[in-house]
Amino acid sequence: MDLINNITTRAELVKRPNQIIEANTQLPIPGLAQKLFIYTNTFHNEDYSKPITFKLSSFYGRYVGGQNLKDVDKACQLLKSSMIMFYTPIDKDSGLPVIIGKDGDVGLLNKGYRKEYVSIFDRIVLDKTKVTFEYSDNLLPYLNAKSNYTTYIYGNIRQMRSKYGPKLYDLLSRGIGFYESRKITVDDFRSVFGLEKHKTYQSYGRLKQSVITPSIKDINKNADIEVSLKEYKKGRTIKVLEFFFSGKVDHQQRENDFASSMELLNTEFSQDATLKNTFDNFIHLYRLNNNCYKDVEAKIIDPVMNEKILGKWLSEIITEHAGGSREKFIIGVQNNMLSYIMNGKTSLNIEATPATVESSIKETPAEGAFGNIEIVINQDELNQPAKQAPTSYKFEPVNIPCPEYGTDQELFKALSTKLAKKLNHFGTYDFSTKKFGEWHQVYLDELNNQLFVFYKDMKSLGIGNSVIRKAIEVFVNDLEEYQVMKPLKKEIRDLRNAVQRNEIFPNKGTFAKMINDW
DNA sequence: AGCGCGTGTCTTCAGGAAAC
DNA sequence: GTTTCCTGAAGACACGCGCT
Repeated sequence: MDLINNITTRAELVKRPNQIIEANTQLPIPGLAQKLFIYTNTFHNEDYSKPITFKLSSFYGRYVGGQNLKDVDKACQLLKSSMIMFYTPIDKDSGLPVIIGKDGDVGLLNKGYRKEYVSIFDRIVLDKTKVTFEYSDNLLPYLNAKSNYTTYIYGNIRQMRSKYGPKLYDLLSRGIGFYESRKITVDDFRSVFGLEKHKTYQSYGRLKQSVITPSIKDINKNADIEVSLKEYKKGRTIKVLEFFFSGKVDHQQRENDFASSMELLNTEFSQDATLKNTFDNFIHLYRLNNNCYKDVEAKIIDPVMNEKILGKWLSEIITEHAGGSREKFIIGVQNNMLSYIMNGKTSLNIEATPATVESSIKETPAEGAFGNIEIVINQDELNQPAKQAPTSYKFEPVNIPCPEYGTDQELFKALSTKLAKKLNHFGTYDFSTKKFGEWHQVYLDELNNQLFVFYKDMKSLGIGNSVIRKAIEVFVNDLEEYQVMKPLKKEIRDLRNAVQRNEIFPNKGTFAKMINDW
């Protein structure tokens, strides 16, 4: 556990004054702008009277692209012109403002109170990928409140995509850990969200459809709480909302999660080498410091990605063309073999034993037929001296009928170009012959030049060239249609970022879900 | 490695109309 | 007053590419 604690990153703890959270917003501050506003409140250790500067990559928690800069530009313009309004009750005797919310639920819209319109930021400077926020002087007294504030971890809202999700989390977070629910009138809700003047949202149905429901969905998906809604009617009109939420995972819970993770690793997953190793790698994330991290990531991404793609690809072949059932196959790269493959001590051969000749060559599956694919690691080769990765390959053109593409050469040129382009997701991709039209063997020489997967002699699959053609189609289609890479990369990156920020800890459920999703 | 600009894709928002 | 359906617009994100 000491090593886990060695993961040192800035704790992105949001500290928000309740007065600001619950203030009337004149216009909605949507998604990204809201997140930027909230993110500035993670710098509470600094003096808010001074400019707050941060890199957008730290805000996003990832690489920042051009479109992001445009988005931020828009959001900054909007934030600069945003203002919030405080309804401030005045103490009769002292003439000083009374803090709203100090002693419970003071209505936000009580009439007769002093109204104070305050712009949020004096100046916002967007300098390439750095952004600087300067708070309005009049907001400083509210920001520097010594009490009556709410804290939560920024990571809870970072991944939210809905327009009002971050705002709802912001609003509800105040009660988390203290209450089971939070009540708010529909009018107050509109006020806090800046939707009072919004014509459409005068209708509660609309408000619910476009604001409340998506926000709850967003929170349940991305944050550490589960939110549900109860509505209270007066007559036929819904007047009050009650948001129920479950509490945050506490430190003890995290400890327990770790224990249960280890238990899972040693029991259930121990029956499945691939899952066990995948899981094991994740556990390592919690143990290694940042310097070691890249290596771990590489080890995770490579086999998982390969397994994902190869597994899906091959299972498609069998399912669609040999009528196979998935249970019959052994598909995937065994992690414990990875180092041998990476060091060139062995190659990975994929071989197949068709159950029947008929099933193996037909376009449509034969009734009751199945294929049997095994990934075979040649044990003898493990004991041989490491091989040098070959620098050239001999390709034998094959004649594959594919009328829709005209000739085989064109088919493979088209597909392989796509394939090569898509495979750039992995890293450098190089067909040694530079001739795309000569695919007899499909050779992928990539993955940081460390791992190569050798589809040796596709004919040994015994399922015909039409299957090869189909397989490549499926492969390309898979990459394009389902974008296998994106979610995988994203999940792993998200996890990594979260871990680095010490925000989450994997538990049994998380892993079961992730692995199941894969 | 970081920056700036661009593209493609998916999801959500928001408005109208009509039914309940 | 509320809900449902439909649709175009907009938001948000991931990633490519060329440049420094």
